[in-house]
Amino acid sequence: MTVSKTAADAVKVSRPVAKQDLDASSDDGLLQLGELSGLLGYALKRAQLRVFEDFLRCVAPLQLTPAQFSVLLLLDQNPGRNQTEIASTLGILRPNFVAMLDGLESRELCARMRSTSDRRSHIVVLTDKGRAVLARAKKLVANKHETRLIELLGPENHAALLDMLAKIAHEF
Amino acid sequence: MTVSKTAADAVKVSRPVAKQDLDASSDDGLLQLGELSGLLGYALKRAQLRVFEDFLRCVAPLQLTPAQFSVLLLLDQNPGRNQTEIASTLGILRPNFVAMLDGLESRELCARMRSTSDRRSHIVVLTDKGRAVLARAKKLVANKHETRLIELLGPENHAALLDMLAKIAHEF
DNA sequence: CGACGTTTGATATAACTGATAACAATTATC
DNA sequence: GATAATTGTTATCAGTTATATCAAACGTCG
Repeated sequence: MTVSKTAADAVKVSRPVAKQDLDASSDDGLLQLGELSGLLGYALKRAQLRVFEDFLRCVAPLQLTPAQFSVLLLLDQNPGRNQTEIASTLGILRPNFVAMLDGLESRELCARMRSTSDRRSHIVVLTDKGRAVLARAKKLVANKHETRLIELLGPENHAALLDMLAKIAHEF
Repeated sequence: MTVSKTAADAVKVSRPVAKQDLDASSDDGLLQLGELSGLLGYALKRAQLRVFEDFLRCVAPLQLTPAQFSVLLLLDQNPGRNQTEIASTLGILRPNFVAMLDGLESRELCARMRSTSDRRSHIVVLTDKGRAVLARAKKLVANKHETRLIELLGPENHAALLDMLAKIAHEF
């Protein structure tokens, strides 16, 4: 999982000029990001916005947001779970998950069923339609979205990237 | 009130996987992220939230958000620019940048000056206080925030990560 | 010059996300 | 059986992001 190459050109210090004008259209060129380009949080946010944007475009025919897609995926992988479990796994607060589930349920992609063992909780299940939409979404994501990312980065860099991001999310 | 009709659809669970309980606390363990852990967008968002959270904590004594910090950094690096240039470089829409600048200006971290060459535009300048706060913020970010990240990932992995994120943001 | 279109900062507004408090129904604990 | 805790839900609020519009100032071109 070690990331090869590309470590060299990480530093590009091109700051040849040190004038200050205070006015009069200064430079007219692109602005210097400066130390901003070394800020991981900034790079993360920019990359995340770009990836989500492309995700939305690729999966547009199915009208699924990244969050909705993640819910369907999680439901498929974890049958028999209630709302609190699904929501908290995805980092969604329970109150906010209600409206989200309402949306999916109104499209008949999933359904709430009262648990027989605990009549407080709703077990969330994928409907057949939900499974079908999920299957189509997975193909779109894999073929039109992730493929391009892997192509851009290279397969082992892509894997290393996932590794590092998971490490940040869990161990930082 | 929402579960009534599609109960029949839902029970159609035909998974190659073995166990299916449909109820009764199924597994009780942690939920399986499954293919979600291979989704770059998901990993990106989770990592970004974590990094921002830590950034806020580290720089809390100065009461600066990541966005505000990025504005101060950009102002320092690019004197003599107007609001539109600063905002668009950071991906902030001009209308939203107004309130943001108001906040920074009310704390006397920066100031708007009417340009003499174009009386429409406001040139945004760092005040001395702004420069001082920025300097302290940079130290906090470098020592308490980025250092821990580099330590977690290793220096060359950290550099490679920045590279890949920039590549995604600009070439994807 | 002067009419026309454009740009800049600003306001208002809407949509969406994230977070907190509170509540009824149900379950767990003592 | 009284009390506390949990589940889904509602209401609400702060924060972010997006669009339309406006007046002032600028540029262009006839």
